[in-house]
Amino acid sequence: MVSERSLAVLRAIVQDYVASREPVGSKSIVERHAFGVSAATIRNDMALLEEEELIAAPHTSSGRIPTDKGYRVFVDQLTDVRPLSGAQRQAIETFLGESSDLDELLARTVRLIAQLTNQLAVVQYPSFGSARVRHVELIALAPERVLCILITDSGQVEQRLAELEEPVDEQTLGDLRVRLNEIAGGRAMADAADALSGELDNVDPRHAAVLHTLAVTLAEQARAQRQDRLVVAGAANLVRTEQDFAGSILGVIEAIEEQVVLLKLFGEMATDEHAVTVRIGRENASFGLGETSVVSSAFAIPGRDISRLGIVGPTRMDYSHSMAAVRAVARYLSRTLGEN
Amino acid sequence: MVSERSLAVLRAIVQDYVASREPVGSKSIVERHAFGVSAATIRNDMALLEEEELIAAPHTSSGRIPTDKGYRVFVDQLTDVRPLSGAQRQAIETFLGESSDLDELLARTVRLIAQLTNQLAVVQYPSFGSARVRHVELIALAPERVLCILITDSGQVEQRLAELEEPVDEQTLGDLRVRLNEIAGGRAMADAADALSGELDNVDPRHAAVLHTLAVTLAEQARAQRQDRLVVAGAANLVRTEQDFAGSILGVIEAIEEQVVLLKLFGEMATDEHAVTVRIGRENASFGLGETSVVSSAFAIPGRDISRLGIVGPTRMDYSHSMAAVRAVARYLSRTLGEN
DNA sequence: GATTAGCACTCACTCAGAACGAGTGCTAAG
DNA sequence: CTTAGCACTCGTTCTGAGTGAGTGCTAATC
Repeated sequence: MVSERSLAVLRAIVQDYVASREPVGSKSIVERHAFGVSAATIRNDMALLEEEELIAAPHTSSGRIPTDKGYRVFVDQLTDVRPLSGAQRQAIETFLGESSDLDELLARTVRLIAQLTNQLAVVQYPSFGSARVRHVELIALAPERVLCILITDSGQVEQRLAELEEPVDEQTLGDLRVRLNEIAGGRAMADAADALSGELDNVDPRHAAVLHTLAVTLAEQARAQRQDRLVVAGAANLVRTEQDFAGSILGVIEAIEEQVVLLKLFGEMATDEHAVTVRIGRENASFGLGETSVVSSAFAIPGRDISRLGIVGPTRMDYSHSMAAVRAVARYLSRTLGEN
Repeated sequence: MVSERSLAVLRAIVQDYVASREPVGSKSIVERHAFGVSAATIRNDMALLEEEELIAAPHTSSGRIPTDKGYRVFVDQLTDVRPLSGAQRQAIETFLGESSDLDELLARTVRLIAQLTNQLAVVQYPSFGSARVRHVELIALAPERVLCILITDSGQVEQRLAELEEPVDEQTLGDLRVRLNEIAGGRAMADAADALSGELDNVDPRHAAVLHTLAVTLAEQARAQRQDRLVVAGAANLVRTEQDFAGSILGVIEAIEEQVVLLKLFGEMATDEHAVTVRIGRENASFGLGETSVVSSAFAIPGRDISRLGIVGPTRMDYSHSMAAVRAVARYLSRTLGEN
């Protein structure tokens, strides 16, 4: 069994190591923390911690550094997520409050998180949720290629290309446009697609095929939405912490650019709106991110489904602060914006 | 005066150094290149080149590496931009030909360049050019906040938020929407803004103020457009070449994320559609990119103004290949797409 | 005059050994 | 359970010798 004090020692080791990037020894612990016992006692505790694989020694006789498991215990039991300072909370409000449309809001959000945490920040685009169709626009790029533009009453604009099986002329397209708006306008995204399919019989048969294609396209759009998109900021922070990655940050950067990997990882994390989830080091090994930790939280913007935001950084990071920042921003988005 | 052969030696030095990342000495030159003279002769030539500051020695007695000036001469006089291989040209066509809308085309373009050159690729969003207004949509996010969405007949969708001085109700907004489309629809972007201003007198006075605000917003939209946006890909390539940056790549990454710096730099480069411009090392010092080179070319997509694309990398790069790739992609965009 | 062979010289790089010291692990006493 | 004491480990730093790639110069050669 690991004693109470041993855990306190673990906390001290994590804190000191995160701050100094150097293995921490028994002596420096007694110096920096008021344990009221001697270095030798601390050493005994450290021996325990090492047996439990919560800490490890890079070399036979040097200080100890936390293992992934050690960080895990630290995050789960030893850290209290201190709320942000007043100034920081203020910064969130003023910086995000000014945003106009969703694109800008998310762009600002991700930059804000990057700045608050000094880590790489990631925000996933929220899906439409219960937003309604405001307008559908069709634009012929070529006789058989139609660009469908979908505008929702929450102000989001989505576009997607439809490849038709037969050419349509401008006249027909105009008719279709009117028809589409009649059918889909005002309906929730998911309903709209169904309604379109249901109306296929009541339409000029010459148009049915085209309309069908468009209906499918819109349905896809409603479903897939933008949930497959990420906004990223703070890559410079990743480079700055490069030394904390034993391997290279190349894999991380590739994962970020790929997006798919990160989206999958996000997908596995909790959707509880008030929780901050942390995945540490090897827990992400299956994503090729065995040396990185991810701190994330879910958020919901009114009129949209739940989505996620977070940071990606080295396992050696200030979890307490990262979690506080991620939580604060997620809450701000979910709550304060929801009130309006 | 620098002799013909001296320049050939410079070429050899640049090529070998780019390939090996190591200072190149007289002996290795005679080995790798068939100059038909001895190492001592090459040494004499190298002494000349060093006097001209085209090459420099990192240490008193080691091989030589090209200076920025040396690269300059190499790029201007010594390199012939070899056309891409057939396979690569094929890749461009198949990869870009499938693109649907502009967003996707540019996203694919930038990834393609990054892959072809193994460098960080950048594409600037082209502005509207002579595209015409297809449709204007107004969406009230709040009583005094209206999201203006502009759809052009080239399939581009732009959105911008307008802050009104007085609230409008849905009814009024509907009227305005109809009015706006009557006035602006079918007009070129620039004309549309003028036409709107001109029509202010012929409108229900209660709406004039609102319409004015919207007109200004649209005008801004038409002008500013998206020329201030960059798409980036291949950050991993930057990390891979990190060792080539004596300082850190931090500054480069920051410049990329800032975008403004890069846009300014792009702005200074030639707009000649068939030219590939190269800026080397210290030539970019005023942008904080004194260790990086930029290879760029202008391109024009039908219905849009001229814009730029290019790569950013260490001064030690394969200029010949980079220039060929950048040129090929820019030409493909300008020409092949223009034919359709 | 250009080219070349020969040679002394420079200087980064590598390696081994010595000295150093932070830090542990263990033991025995409090 | 805690602590003082002490031997021991092992990474780090420093030094000096040795090595070799590569230059720069000079004098001979084409």
